[in-house]
Amino acid sequence: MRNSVLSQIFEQMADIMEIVGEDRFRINAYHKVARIISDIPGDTGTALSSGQLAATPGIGKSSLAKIEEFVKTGKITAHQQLLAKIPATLLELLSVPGMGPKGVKAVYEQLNVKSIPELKAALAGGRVSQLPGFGDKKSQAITRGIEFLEKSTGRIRLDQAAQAAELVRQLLKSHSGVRNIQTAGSLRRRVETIGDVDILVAADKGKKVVAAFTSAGFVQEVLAAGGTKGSAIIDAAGCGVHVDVRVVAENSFGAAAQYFTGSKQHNVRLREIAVKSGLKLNEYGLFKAEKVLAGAVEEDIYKKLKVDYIHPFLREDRGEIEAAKKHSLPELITSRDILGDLHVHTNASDGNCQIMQLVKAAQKPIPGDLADTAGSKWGPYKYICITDHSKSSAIANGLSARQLAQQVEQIRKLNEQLKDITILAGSEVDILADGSLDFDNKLLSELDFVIASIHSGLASSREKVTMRTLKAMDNPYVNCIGHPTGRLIGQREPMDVDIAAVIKHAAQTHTALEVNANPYRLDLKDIHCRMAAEAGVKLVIATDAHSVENLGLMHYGVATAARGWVTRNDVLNTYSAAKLKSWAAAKRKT
DNA sequence: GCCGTTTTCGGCCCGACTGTTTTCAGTCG
Repeated sequence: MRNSVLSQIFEQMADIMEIVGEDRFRINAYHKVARIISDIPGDTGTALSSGQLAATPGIGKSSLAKIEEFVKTGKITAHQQLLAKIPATLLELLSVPGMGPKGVKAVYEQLNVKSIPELKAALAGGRVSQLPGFGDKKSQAITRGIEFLEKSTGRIRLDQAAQAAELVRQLLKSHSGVRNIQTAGSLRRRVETIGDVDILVAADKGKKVVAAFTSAGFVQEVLAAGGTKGSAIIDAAGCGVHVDVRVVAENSFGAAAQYFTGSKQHNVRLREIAVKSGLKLNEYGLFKAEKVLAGAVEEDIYKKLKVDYIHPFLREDRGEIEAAKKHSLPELITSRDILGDLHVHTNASDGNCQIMQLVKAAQKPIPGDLADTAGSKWGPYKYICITDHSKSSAIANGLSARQLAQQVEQIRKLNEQLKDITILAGSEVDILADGSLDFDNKLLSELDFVIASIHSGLASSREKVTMRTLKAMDNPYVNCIGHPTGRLIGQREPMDVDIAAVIKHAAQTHTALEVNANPYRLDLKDIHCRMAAEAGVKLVIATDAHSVENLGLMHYGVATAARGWVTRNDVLNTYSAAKLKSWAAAKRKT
């Protein structure tokens, strides 16, 4: 069962209740349940029967009964009843910027508008601006909202957001009066996809900073330009990116950073703590009556609320506030803990450079693409593992057994001349349709580290893709499963693989799971990383690099793992080369 | 709908901006 389906049902119930005009707190409760379900890494049915769901704050009797009904019958009666109240297409109107539940209700009840095409017609005919509460400007804003929706590609990848952020950051950095710049929002939290990019600026003259931003050459369209906030669509990373620049005074910078980093739910929880202590928290500071307790420094907000400082990657209301109260937050993995890249391709298969070009790059500090973060450079590495494709990946120019044997020989020779870094011989071997591998065990036994990946038949049944993955792990020479779900963000859905079963089997077979750091993949994703680490499964964070530049993608994988509460000890490529080799050898002995 | 070392009923986070308004509702983050 897909948790996303159930989560969307609760989301839809909340949306319909908003349009119908139910109590907003009740609606909030439904939204919360939807979010909790989408955060469950494993099977909801399992979480239900184990009692884990019932113990989760935010899920009460009523929601529990609905979830139970869904697990048993595949549907929820209350959901069906709500759906019967409005035309199904009405919900799409909520996705139009500028249209909220009240607006949707108004155009539906008074103009019989039920869909986006009908809304467009009503706008063009001037009927919307005649409605009470609407006007010319409001209907123009909705028209622009529809245009934006039609040309927007939705959420963008982390690397695209990072590019846009750096563009704006470089521009504002040189502006006089700017004292500090900080990326905020979902980009700072390293959520796997980004809706809009938030840049926070400390400066006195907000209007000038906003003007500098909205008049920049890369701006395609200005959405808002006030004294504290500028909003624009900018041309970056080959697409239009929505960027918000917010300007605050220096003495509020920390509070604003906290506030605009979110997540929304994390902030709600934090403000609840403030209220219970008789304090008030907003984007300007933490206050006791009129007195400022904290504001300039983000860490002080947490300190004064008597919770440990919470890293932005953890701010999702997934238990981090409880852990911060108990001083039991994990010490998160950072890029500087990474001692080598275990998944790289050369021009022997589908990479674009030679082994030694990658090695030389790995011997220097490796630059990431987000300058405002600690660890924007890391390395040099102690080892790098060459893992070209195997023969079945014909499109990727996979190596034959003979070619791989030659490459191993070449690597051994190269190592004789190298100091400070070791080249490991590896392979990204294909997992075939029946779960067997593309190379025989004799050849695999020559390698230092073996990644096994599925590259074909990704759309086949849950049973099939799960069986293939589990069987590959049974091979004593397979050390790691590459990109375990096979998803490509924005392009391809993940395989319907039973992640809980994969994690369980990985623990049993002494096999690691990859956290593929490529921003198209981020596979495993954050909540699966957490589930794996909790099960004692080792992770390999690796770039799957096909070029020297790709080595710089490592930090996206590290952030994804850290979002899953992963620590240094959970990650194999924080080990020394010797320790790593003996870890791999241990499986072969059993 | 959820929740409780001040509550099993009565609360439930905060502010900016915009537009349509003569004091506020809707939307957004």
